Amino acid sequence: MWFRQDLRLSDNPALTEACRRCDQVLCLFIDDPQDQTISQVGAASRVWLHHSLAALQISLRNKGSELYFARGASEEILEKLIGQTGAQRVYWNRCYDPLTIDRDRRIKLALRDYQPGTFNALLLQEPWDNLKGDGTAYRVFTPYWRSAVAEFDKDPQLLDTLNTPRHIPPLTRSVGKKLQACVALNELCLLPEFDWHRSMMTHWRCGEVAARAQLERFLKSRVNDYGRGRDLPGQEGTSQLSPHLHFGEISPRHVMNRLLGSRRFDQLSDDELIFAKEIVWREFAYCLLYHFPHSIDEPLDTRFRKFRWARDTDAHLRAWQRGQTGVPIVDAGMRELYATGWMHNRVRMIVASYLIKNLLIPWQSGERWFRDTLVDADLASNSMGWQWTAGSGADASPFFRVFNPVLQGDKFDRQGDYVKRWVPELAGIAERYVHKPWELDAQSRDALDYPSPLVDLKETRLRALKAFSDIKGTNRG
DNA sequence: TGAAATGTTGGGGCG
DNA sequence: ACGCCCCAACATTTC
Repeated sequence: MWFRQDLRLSDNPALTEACRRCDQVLCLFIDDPQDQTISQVGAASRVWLHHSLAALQISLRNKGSELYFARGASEEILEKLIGQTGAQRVYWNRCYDPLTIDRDRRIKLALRDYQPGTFNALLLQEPWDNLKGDGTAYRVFTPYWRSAVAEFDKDPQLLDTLNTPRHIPPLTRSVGKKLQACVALNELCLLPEFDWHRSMMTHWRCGEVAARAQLERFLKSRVNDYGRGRDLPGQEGTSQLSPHLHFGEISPRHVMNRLLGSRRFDQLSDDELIFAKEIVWREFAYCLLYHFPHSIDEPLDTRFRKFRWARDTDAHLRAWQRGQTGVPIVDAGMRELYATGWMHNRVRMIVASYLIKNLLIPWQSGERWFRDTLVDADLASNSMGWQWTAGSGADASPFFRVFNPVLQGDKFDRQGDYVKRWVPELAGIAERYVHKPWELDAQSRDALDYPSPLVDLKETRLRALKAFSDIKGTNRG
């Protein structure tokens, strides 16, 4: 049983099948440098991965089993372990990024004598199971959503989940001992040498048990005010399930199941429906990743190939990354990201709009930074989100929709609680200036140890609109 | 899952 | 009583 983005025991079809069919199961995780989903993500995600693996190891041990770790090319390690153990079969759950699909296809062919069994543990629907009538992929969310809901209402069993296997048959002692390809979890070196991750991890609990507890906390109260609460970064209004879902500590089927209970989608409250849609946005992102794999680093709307971005932007990019732009809500978001590995969704949109439209820096730079610093870094959701803001994606926000960070702050962080939490320099500032400290009188401004704005918001907005008007007449790809 | 510019409406002050 | 103007509030259009 080869674990990847499915670090859980419950509702894990590959594991369930392995336990049903085999009298010994080797539970394996490989840190493969070629792996786009696991190894080519950033430092924050790898810290999470370490703790998630540790949690999975404990769960397996509690079941009398064990989790084995290896490092290197997956093909070679699998073949080596098959040789050492005399394994008869191989099981895994599918990933959907282009490099992994390609690698898994090669492995499936190379191991065809072992009848590889592959399953879906990551998504409600396979990306090839929800298509338009003409057989091509949806590029607009709403019809995608309608079609998914119709499918689930027609056949609620699609959302059924599997229990944790009652018995996970361990390797016999003699076989388990001689696995030379395997190393200890620490030897995967997922944790950084420099000790910055401890403070980040005070914000999180990793693993399947923690993920389920998080879901239950959310469903108990927060979901009932989700429509409003999810937009207020100063309070905990979101589910914060993203890293758990990314690593497969919890399955979207389980989430949807718990949300619905015995109800149909049309019986959900407005707030619950918005949450259900967020889960399906994630599905939509995987669908786009699968059908348009180049969209991870190229604009889907080819007009944007000719877009004239700003030049010599290194200093601006660094200021953005470090939360030193002089725009309070932008800096608060970037600092929350760096400190916790996570950023509130409303603020993700604001900082992305600022990078792309006010600083005129290509969205790919922001996407890379997010991929390196988010614990929930997910190729599908991240690239879709950035293309959404850039206006070059599927069903994207139009480019001329430029967020004004001052108005966004006034609207969603009225008292400035969020800004003051992450930008303590502004802690003493009056409410009406907290989102625009540059309007303070010169003396109070000088007393603040806070940068003045990197760029003028009004001016750079107009510059972005001008740059967009240069490409908007040309043909879309 | 915008913001800014522009247009419309209607109440009230005032000559 | 009436017309005129101002302007806030809201609606629509444009980017």
